[in-house]
Amino acid sequence: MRKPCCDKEGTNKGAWSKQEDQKLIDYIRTHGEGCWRSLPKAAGLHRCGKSCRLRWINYLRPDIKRGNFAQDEEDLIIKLHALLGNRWSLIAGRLPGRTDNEVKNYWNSHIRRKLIKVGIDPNNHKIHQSFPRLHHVSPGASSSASMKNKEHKPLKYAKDRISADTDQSGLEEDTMNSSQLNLDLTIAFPSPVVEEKSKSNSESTKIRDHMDSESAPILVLFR
DNA sequence: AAAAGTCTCAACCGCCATTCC
DNA sequence: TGGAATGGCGGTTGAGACTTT
Repeated sequence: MRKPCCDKEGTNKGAWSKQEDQKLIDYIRTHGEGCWRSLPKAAGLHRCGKSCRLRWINYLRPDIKRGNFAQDEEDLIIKLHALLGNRWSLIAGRLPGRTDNEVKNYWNSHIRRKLIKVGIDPNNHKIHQSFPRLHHVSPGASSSASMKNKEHKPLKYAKDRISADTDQSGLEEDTMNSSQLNLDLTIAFPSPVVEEKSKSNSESTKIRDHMDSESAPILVLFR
């Protein structure tokens, strides 16, 4: 039987206070990111290590970019999702200053809805037959990983917001113009030597298989 | 003005992969 | 070599904010 990741008793949960944030920041500034397990005790925090790690990565890190997503970021998320599915950490890795959690939240609360609104199934990026056709976004890309998604709640409340959003969604145009974004979507695989050593690493294999497949979405997405 | 409905996002949970011993 | 410890990830939840009625 596996032990819980931390002692549930005596640890704080829920929202972080300013004091806790400051302790974590101070500790990491002094000692750097290290063993998350032992960090809380060393930093004087009554939190589990996982919680500290999450707070730091998703909120306190100095290089985090907060605020609304730019249109080019949104376009990139859509394209990467078509390619990679719900691999939020990989997608976030292509968006400087964005975290996987942020990307995931933004996808679930904004982009999914937009795609549905314009008649695209967000799970597989294919045109939904009963919806009016949108122009450019390619239906050709599919992702097995994304198929695991459950359907979200139906939307009523945000109907006005949707139309406002989609009016300027940019889905019909390529607006990739930010010099800050890493728009090189080439996926680097390990060198043969390294790969040989890490056969258990299925990630690169999976992606390569996907790319090798007949319907490799990159061909469709990047005409 | 207030209640009800809905959305957003920070945080948690549990699983899996990797590392350590 | 195998089990325990740890890190990392994706899915889910819930409190608070916001909008509608």
